[in-house]
Parts: sequence; C-alpha cells; structure tokens
Amino acid sequence: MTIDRSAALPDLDQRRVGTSDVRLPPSVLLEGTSGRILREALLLFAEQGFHGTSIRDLAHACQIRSATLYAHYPSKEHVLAELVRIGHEAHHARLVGAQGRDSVERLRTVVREHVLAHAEYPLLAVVSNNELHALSPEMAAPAMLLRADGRQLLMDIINEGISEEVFDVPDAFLAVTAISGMGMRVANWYGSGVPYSPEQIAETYADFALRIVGAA
Amino acid sequence: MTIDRSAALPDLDQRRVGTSDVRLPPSVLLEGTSGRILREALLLFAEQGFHGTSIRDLAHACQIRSATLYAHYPSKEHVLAELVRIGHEAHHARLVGAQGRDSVERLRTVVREHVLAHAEYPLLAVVSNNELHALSPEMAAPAMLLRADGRQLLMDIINEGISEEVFDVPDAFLAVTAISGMGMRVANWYGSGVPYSPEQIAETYADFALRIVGAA
DNA sequence: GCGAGCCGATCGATCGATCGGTAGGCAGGG
DNA sequence: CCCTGCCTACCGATCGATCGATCGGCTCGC
Repeated sequence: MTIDRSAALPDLDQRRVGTSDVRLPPSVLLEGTSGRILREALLLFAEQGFHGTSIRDLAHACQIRSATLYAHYPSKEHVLAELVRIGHEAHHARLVGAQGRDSVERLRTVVREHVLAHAEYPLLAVVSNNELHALSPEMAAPAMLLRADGRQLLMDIINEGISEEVFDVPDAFLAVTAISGMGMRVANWYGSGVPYSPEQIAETYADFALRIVGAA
Repeated sequence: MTIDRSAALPDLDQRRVGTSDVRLPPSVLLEGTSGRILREALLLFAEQGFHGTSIRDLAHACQIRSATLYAHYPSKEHVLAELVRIGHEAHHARLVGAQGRDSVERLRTVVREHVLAHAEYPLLAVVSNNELHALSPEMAAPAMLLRADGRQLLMDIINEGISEEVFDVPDAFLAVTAISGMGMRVANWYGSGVPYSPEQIAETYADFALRIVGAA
C-alpha cells in the first residue's frame, strides 16, 4: 500500500497569500467609499505589496478616479497605515483577551488567538507583517509598540511556566520566536484550498506550542 | 527578585531583516561588476522590496550608472530571478544533503539545515520568500518546483516516523507547516543584535521540531 | 585598431499628488 | 410650491518627478 502524498500536500503557489477573501474585523466600519478603499487596498497591498500597487490601481479597483482617493486619505501611505493599525490592534486585543487558569492554559489560549488572528484575517496579517517596512518610522511606531507588547506577553507566560517548573524548554527566547513565527506564517498559506478550519489549525498549533515548551 | 525582561527580549525593529550583512553562498561567483550588482541588489531587495528599489537605487549602490546594469542583466526582474534561483538552490541542496540513520535523525538534520540556511543567509532567504511574487510565473517556476520538493521531503520524513510509530503527531500536514514556518521566520529577526549563533538556533529549533512530532 | 566595459542623454510611460470645477441632495425663505 | 445657497462627494486635467529601458559613443587594455 502506498500513500498518495500528492493529495496530502496541497500545492502552494507563488502568491504571498492563499486567499483573496477580503475580510476585516467587525469593529471596522466598511460603509461608504472610505471603507471600499480600505477593502480594495487590503487585497492589492497583500497580493502586490505597497510599492507594487499604484494609486491608479487602487482607484480602478474601487471604481473611482485617483483624485477621489485624496478626498478620503491624505496619501497612499495613510491607507497602509490605517490597515496596519487595524491589523495590529485586532491582533493585540486578541492576545490580551486570552485568559487561562494556569501557565499551560494561558499559553494555549494565547497561541490559539495568535493563530486564529492569522487564519481568519490572512490578508490583514500579511499586510501588517510584510508591508510594515514601507511605513515611515513615525507611522509605524504605534504598531511597533503593540508588537513589542505582544512578544512580552508571550515571553511572560513562558517565563512563568519555567519558574513554576511546569515548562521544560531549552531557551525561552527561542521558544517565543518559534511559537510566534510558526503562527505568523499561517497567514501566507491558509486559504480556500486548505482542508482545515481556522479553529482546527489554532487548536493544533496551540498543542505544538505546549510541546515546544515541554508541557505536553 | 525580578527578571530584567527588557534584556531577555531584544527589541526588534521595523525592518524586514535583522542584519545588513550581505552574504551569498560560496558557490556563487562574486567577482566583477555582475557580482557587485548581485550583492547590492540582495541588500536593497531585502530591505526595500523589489518594487521599492529602482534601477537607479541599485546602480548608485554599485557606484555605476543605470545604463551599465543592462550590460550585465537584461532587466531588473532578471536580477531578482538570479537571487531567487541562488537562494532556492542553496536551500534545497542543504535539505537534500541532510542525512540520518532513522526518522528522528533525519528530521533533526533536515530542520537543522533548514534553519541554518535562514540564519546564515537571512537576506537571501527574505528575498527568496518575500519577493517571489514579484517574478513572472515563468521565472518563478523553477523555484516553485524546489519549494514543492522541499516540502515533500519534510512530509516524507514525518510520514515515515508516523508509520514506524516513532512520531506521535495530531496532523502531519500541520506539523510540516509549523516546522517549516518557524524556520523561515528566523530570517526576519536573526541579526547582529541577537546573542545566538546560527548553530545554536538550528539545534534548538531541531529539538522543537522533534517535540512537535512527539519524538522527544 | 579592435573588442569589452562603461556612460551621457534621452525615450515614452507611469508615478504620487494637486487644482479648479461640477453634480446632486438638502435646508430655509418666500 | 419654487428658488436660492451651500455642502458633500466626486472628477478631468495636469503638475513635476521618477520609472524601466535604450542608444550611440567614449575610453581603455591588449
């Protein structure tokens, strides 16, 4: 009996994201032309990058003229900044909202939320992570603070588990990079062709995280 | 006693890479103007992206005029294609060269090589992974084949370990995405400010991978 | 004097951004 | 009811700058 491995491993393509499903967190107002611009920019920036998308590309996708864009946003960079803000605030809120009775449960819920954010909003995650460099330092600063805080949150949980001798991990910092890194990459491959729900991926990755820190 | 966590977690910055150390595999000829162009393009494409780097940016970094570039490469895209080719061939060669007596040792060495490739050549890895979308499908095709083969190689090792009942993992595909994903992200944060050697990171990540598949 | 390597000048196209002006809905006075 | 005035939303035309790429010609070493 042989295993059909070509079916087990879906072919990933050249794109930076596995989906074209434009989706923004429910807290974001999407009505009117401003919302339309935000949604089309999300798709274009994710697929072609900030510098690979022109003002006219964006306007054409919104079915408006390029001049109209400036009635809603002062510049192309401000559109990106708004998407980056939304992405980082949504992600950070999920991390902070994750609760747990002990270190194990806290790590599980935090990783679950981390992965869910990347699987449910892949376009937003890709833009937030891959186009951050295109922002001026001033416009990127708020996102950088949220990133640092999120890393620290994960670091604290792991340090807590170590000091309680519930976790057994060779290096706390490398555990943070590994756990956050594997979750971030989900945004690059998760899409319609992948036979998993975001919840399934989040649950399994949370289990992986507990294995990494030696708690499972 | 409190832990100085600000020292434990180095501040990462807005950049796409943690280093500016231009390095290419030894197999690549770096002599002459063609090599110089390749090296400067590696840095610029990694830091600013393909579309964020102009022909004149690249020429200026090489201390030549933009017209001279076309004496060495037919187009800007061909420069990127060459970097992508070098990156994927070097990475794939390392994976294929990884040996091991059993499933555990094979997974350990493959993950070690995977991580080493991303830690020793972060700029090359970032360009290969993040700028692949900027290539036309024809020019990206060879790299896509190498990527698919590398994924399959990892998948085969994990399936082998599962069928031998050496590994205990809830889902083989998600283990592949998690292990390869955490290794790929290393290229984005590893740099001079990080107090680990590539070998230390590779060794620890290989241990993490074995924990993920339930073999450690 | 010949080929290799480089460059100044320039091509048409496109870039991000700005301007004055127009169309349409709505409020208030007659 | 109509008329007037205004405000919001949008657009055509165009700005100077920069884009990727091309060409003929220059300057060397051999």
